[in-house]
Amino acid sequence: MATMQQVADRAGVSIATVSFVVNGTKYVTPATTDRVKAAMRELKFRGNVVARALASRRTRIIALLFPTTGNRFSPTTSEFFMSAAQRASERGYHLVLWPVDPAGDDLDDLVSGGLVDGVILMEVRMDDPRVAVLTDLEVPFTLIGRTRDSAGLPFVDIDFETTIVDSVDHLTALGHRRFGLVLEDIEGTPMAGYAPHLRAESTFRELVAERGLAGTVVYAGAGSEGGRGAAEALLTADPELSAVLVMKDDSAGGLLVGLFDAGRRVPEDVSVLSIASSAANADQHYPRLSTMLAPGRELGTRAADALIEQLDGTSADLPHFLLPCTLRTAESTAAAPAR
Amino acid sequence: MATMQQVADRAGVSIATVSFVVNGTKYVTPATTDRVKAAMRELKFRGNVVARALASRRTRIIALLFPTTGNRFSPTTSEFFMSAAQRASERGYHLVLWPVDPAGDDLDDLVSGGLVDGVILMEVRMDDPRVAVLTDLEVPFTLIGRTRDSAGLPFVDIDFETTIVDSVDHLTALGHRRFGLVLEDIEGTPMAGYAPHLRAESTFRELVAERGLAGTVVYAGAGSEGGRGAAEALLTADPELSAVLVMKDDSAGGLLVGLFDAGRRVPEDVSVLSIASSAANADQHYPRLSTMLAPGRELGTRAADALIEQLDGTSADLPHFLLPCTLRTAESTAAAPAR
DNA sequence: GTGAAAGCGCTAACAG
DNA sequence: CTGTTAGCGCTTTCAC
Repeated sequence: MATMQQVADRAGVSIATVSFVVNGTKYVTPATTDRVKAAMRELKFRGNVVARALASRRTRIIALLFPTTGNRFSPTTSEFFMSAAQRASERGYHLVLWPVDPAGDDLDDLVSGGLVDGVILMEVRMDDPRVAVLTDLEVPFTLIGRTRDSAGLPFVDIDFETTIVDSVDHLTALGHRRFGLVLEDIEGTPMAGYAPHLRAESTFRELVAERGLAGTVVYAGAGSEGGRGAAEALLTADPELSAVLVMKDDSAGGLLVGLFDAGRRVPEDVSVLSIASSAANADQHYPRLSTMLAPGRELGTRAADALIEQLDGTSADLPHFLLPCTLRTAESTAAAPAR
Repeated sequence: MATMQQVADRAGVSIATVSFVVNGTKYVTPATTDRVKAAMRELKFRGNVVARALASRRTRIIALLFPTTGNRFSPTTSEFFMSAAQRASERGYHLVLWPVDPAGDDLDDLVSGGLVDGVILMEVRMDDPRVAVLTDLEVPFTLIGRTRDSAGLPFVDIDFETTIVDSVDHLTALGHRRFGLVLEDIEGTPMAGYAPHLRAESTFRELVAERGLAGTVVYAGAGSEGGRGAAEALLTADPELSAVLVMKDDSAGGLLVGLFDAGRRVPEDVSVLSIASSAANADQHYPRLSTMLAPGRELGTRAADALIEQLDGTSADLPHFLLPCTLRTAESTAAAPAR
């Protein structure tokens, strides 16, 4: 592993000059630049990231924090990760996914000492303790998600409020008046207080009350079984229900089965709409599930941009970016023959 | 951010002494130790990871490389990640997931300069170029997976050969003689040469030939549609087929639908067995899919152990650890009433 | 048992 | 335009 000094010696220049051509920090004559570059090539110089970080107090690495416990890695999560990573890469940064305790306890040693220039938080809870830790540590950060009071925080998030309204609007236009909402049961888990659920639920409740619609909320357990249970609970609470919003990918299949078992045909008797899910997920079902697609890639990109602009000082204002899910109905692209 | 020197001043000792108590490198009197620790607490000393890394040439960070393109983040992938991270944490390391070009081109600048002490490769192809790059860089690494010739490499992997044999054994015991195998179509993608597929396929072909069984292999496209197409292709090639192995989670549902549409009842007419998948995936189906469960957590743990032992010099021998998938039938735990 | 001091490899003034 | 040099914060001999 060649050092910068060795390259300098080889090229017959000073170490500073090498540094300048490596970083483009200052103008260097084409002639010397060439000599330096040749030396670098010959010595296979790669540069020591750690030394550079110590001297410059920046690593050009940003971390996306992922809770070590609780939430699984959904396709949408994956979209956040991959798109943010790609954007970071385009802007000269590296993005790594860092598993961190949801309480934020092990955050200090990681982030302090300048191992990463900034972090992106995901899977945000209403009163996420990591925000306080990060603030205290004085590490630049951006949220994918929102805490209860996020006015002073930089964030990008799905606009769950609009998404729910749009969903209900869509179904109302189809003639539905009696709704159900299926959420994950996270009470008592480390992910309790998960903001998307809470926002979806309260928006839903307010909306149905406001419009004089029927609205039943149930919390489902894991997998198909949870979905079947949800169907049963829903129909017990409101046998007349005709539209269900489901925000729980792994139970969507079970929900359909449960509705079928209860003598409801989908979509003739009951419409089912998956909320904040992904195309990959919708496509696993047959007929394909109508879905409010989460704008995962767009938000991941935006989050990376927001953080990097904060780091580079490119932009001064706090990003507050909300994007609703977009409707993709089962029919719009499904080339599926009727079963 | 307090520095070690500040702590030393506060405690009235030298910086070396602080270093000794922080790292436990040398014996320090309980009395001084206490003074130092008190000073650390008062100054909220956290230590600069980067400076330590530069001086000691180790970061105690290991990276799990994830291809930026091609393969999605499956539940099994997630298990590798989370379990390896947990094990690393238990052994005093941090594990991060690093998105890297599958060709290994951007590997140099990351890994050189000692940003990470070692790496774990996943999603390994038969002739994975990353292996050469890493070898060239002299970075310690371990594979989750195997290249074509992995005798000289440290690896842990699913024992696909045994898994396929066990699967066919199981189904043969149930009376099946005519098999199908559904694989993902990755020809021409960056993940072409993905080892699990190739091993599963060749083992399957050899096995059916050897035993005089019928064996049809088809490659499926994405999602439910791909699964339905696979069912059709399978039954066209062998209308008498009665057992299908499917190694493609997102198409399993579609496969069932396709079989149903073709007038085959599952499991009465055709048995379906999902290969190297996860419980979470199996549980999304109803009735639950019989599955050869991938030992994701065990392998993730083993991979972390193998790499860390290599780094710490704890163990000298090359780990070559293979673990087959374990059968979980639809009936064994499903409390589901017949539909 | 504790301290002094020489780096680790690079950045960034400041001179020239 | 290029070189000198003083750190960045910590580890680690080697003395005392």
